Amino acid sequence: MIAHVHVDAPVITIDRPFDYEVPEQFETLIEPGMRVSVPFGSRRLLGIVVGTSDGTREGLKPLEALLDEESSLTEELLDLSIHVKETTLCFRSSALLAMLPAALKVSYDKEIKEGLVPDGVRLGTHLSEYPKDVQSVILGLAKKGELTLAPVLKEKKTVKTDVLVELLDATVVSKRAKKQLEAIRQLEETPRMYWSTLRQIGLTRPQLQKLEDIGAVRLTEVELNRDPYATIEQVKETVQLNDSQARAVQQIHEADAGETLLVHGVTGSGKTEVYLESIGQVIDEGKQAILLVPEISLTPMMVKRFKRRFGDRVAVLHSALSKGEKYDEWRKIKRREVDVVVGARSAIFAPLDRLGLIILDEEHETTYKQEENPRYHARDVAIWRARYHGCPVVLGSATPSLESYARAQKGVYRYLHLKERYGGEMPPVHIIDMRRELAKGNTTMFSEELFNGILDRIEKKEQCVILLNRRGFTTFVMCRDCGEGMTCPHCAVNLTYHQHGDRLKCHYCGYEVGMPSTCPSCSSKKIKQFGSGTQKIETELLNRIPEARIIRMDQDTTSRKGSHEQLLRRFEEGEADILLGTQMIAKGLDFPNVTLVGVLAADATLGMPDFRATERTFQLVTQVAGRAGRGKLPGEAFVQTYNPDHYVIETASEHDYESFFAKEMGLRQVGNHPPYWFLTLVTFSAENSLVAKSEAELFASDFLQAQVENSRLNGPMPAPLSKLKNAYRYQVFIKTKQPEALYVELARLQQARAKAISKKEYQMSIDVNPYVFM
DNA sequence: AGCACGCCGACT
DNA sequence: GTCGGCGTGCTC
Repeated sequence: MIAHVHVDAPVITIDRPFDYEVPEQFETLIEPGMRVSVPFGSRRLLGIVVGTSDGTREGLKPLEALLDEESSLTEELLDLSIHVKETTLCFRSSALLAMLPAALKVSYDKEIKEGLVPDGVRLGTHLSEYPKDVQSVILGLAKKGELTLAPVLKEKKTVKTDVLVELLDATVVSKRAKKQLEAIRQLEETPRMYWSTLRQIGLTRPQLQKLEDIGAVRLTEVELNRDPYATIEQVKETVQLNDSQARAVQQIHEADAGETLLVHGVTGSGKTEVYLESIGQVIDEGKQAILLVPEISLTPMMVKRFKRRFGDRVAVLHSALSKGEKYDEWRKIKRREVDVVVGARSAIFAPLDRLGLIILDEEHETTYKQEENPRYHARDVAIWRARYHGCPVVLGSATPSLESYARAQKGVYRYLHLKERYGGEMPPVHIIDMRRELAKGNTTMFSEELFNGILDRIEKKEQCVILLNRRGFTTFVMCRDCGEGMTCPHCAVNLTYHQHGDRLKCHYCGYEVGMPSTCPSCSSKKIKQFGSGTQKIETELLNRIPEARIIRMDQDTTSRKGSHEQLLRRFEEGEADILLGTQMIAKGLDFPNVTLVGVLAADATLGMPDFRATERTFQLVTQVAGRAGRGKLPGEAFVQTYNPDHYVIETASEHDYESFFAKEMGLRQVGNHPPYWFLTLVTFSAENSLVAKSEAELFASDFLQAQVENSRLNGPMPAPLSKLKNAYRYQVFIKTKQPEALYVELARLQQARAKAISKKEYQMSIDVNPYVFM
C-alpha cells in the first residue's frame, strides 16, 4: 500500500505529494487526513496523508508512524485545501496545516543516540534541552561522527487527564492508615471522586496507589476537558422577534443551497437574535452551524448568549484561549459533541460534517482576511463550504463592505434589511472642527464641547467611551533641534515610544532600544515624543479631571490572557466612568449606562495609502456612534476631525450608508478599484534593492507578455514600507475582471521562479485581494 | 526550508 | 596537510 503525503515544508519545490510505503500494521488504520511522521531526506517531518493507493513501487521509504487514531482532516477539508491553494497561491501544506489547531502541529528536535558525550550530556536526551553553546559542541561531535543524532518529531498536544476513584471495598483498609481511612470516609459519602479533589485532604499518590493495590478502590485515568466557559449557566431564553427580524429568519430558512444572504442591520437592530433563532432552526433539523465573529472583543457577550441558549452544544474557538483549550474545543467538535461553533477567522475550518448554516457577523471586518500564508479570506472559504454542504451563508453588518453591498445590489447576494432599532433613534452625532479649536487656542486632544460633555456625564454618574483612532497615529520620537526622527535601523519606519520601560520599539521587526536622553545625530537634549497614545490621553484626562475613574484598553493593557474580558466587565459593573481605548473598543459593546461617545482624530486614517481608508473611517465612526444610548438614557456622540466637510464624516454622522455607498462607488469606479476590479498585490523583496527592483520589472514584463485577458498591471513601484527587516521592497499591482485566468497565470509565474527563489536572492509574495498595502 | 555533499582559502 | 566557508542540489 502506498500513501500520498504532503510534508510540512513550505517550499515551492516540495509543494506536491510524496509517496511512502505503508507498513503492514498501519494498512487497516491509515486514512486520508491523518497526520503521519515520515522520513524526508535526512530529516523526519510531519506529513498529512491526502490519499492512498494499492500496490507498491521500488525505492519508496516506509512511513514511520501514524500520529492520529482517526484522521484530523475530513475529505471535505482536504478538498478545500486545494481550493485555498489555487485561489490564494499558497502551498498545499500551508493550507492543510492552517486547518488544524496549533496543538496538532509539531516541533522538531534531535535525540542524542549513541557515542561519546561531553560532561553533563546524557544519551537519550534531546538537543534542545541544552544551552546554545552546548548544542554547538554536540553538533560538532556529530559531524565528526563521534556521536549520532536522530531526528525526532515532538507533538505539542497534551491531553489533560484526571484519575477517577471509585470505592470498591471499604473494609480492606488498615485501621492504622489514617489518610487512607479518611479518603475512604469521603468516598463513602461520594462513591466516585476525582483524584484532584481527593488530594486536597492531603492524600498522596502512593497512598492512593496502595488503596488500589489492596482492592479498596478502582482507579481509571480519564480525559478532562478544559472548559473556559464552564461557569456559564444554560438558560432557555425565549426571544420575541420583531417583524423584520422574523422576516429575516424566514428568508434565511428558505434560502437556496449555497446561497449568500447579506443582512444589513444598524447597530441595535437585533442581528444577534436573528442568528440565534436561525441557528436554533438549523439544529432542530439535525444540522450544525458556524458563527464567525471578527475578534475576541466581540466574543464575551456573544459567547455568553450562545452558551446560554445552546449550553454544552457550543464550541468556542478564539485567539484568547490557550493552545490546550482550543484543542479541547476542537476535539469536542470532532467527537460530534457540538452543534454550533463560535469563533474567529480560523473557526471557518471547524471539522463539522453536517453544516446547515454559516454566519459571518460584522462581515466587513478585515480580520477575516489572514495576513500571512495562507492569505485566505474567511468569507470566501465560507462560501465554498456552504456550496459543498448545500447550505446558506449569512453575512451580517451594520456597515457592509462595499464588495458585499455591491453584490447584493446586483442580485448575487440576497439582501435583507433590518430597519427597526431597539432603544429608539440613533444618537445625535456632533461633528467638531478641530481647526476651530486650534484657532481658539485649544491645543489639547479634547475640544471644549467634548470635554464639557465628559464632565457632565461624570457628574450625572453616567459613562463615556473615548476612542482614539490610532492607525497612523502612534507616538514617535523626534529631535526638535535637527528634526531627525528615531527610525528603525532594519525597516523604513519610525520607532514607537512605549511608556512601559521608557523604550522605543519597531512594530514591524521587534527592534527595541531605550529612549535616548540626547539626539543621536546632533546631541541636542530637545528630543521628545510626538503624537498621542492612549497613555498620554489618560494622563491628560487625569490631570484635568483628577476624580475620573478611567479604564484604558490598548495593546499594553490587554496583552494578558483574559484581561480584555476583565476590563470590560469592570466597566460594565460601573467601576469606571470612562472607557478609553483604540479600535478594539469600537465594536459589539453594549453598555446601557454609556451616554457619551467621543472619537478623537476621526480622520487620522484618511491619509493612508489605501483605497479602503474612507470605507474604514465610515465604519469606525458609524459603529462607535451607535454605542451611545443603548439603554433607557439618551446618548450623544462627538466626532473630532480636521476634515468636517469630508463626505465620509458627513455621511457617517448622519448614519447614511446609502449616500456613502453611492459616493464611494463612484470614486472606486473612477480609480479602477474593487469591487469594479479584482485586485492582486505582488511584492518583491531582497537585501539588494536593485535585485528587488529588477525582479519586479522582470515579473511585470513576463506578466504583460502572457496577455491575461481583461487584466492590467501597475508598477513596479517601491512599497510604502520600502525597507522591512533589512529587505528592500517593490510592489506590482494587478487588476483583473477574470480572477480564474489570473490564478492560473500567477501559479505559472510562481512556478517559473521557483529555482531563482530557492537560491534566496529574493522573495516574491502574492496577496490576492489584499487589505494591507504596506 | 534544512541538510549533505563538494570544492577552494587560512590556520595548526 | 586539515578545518570550514557557503554554492548546489535533493528530498518519496
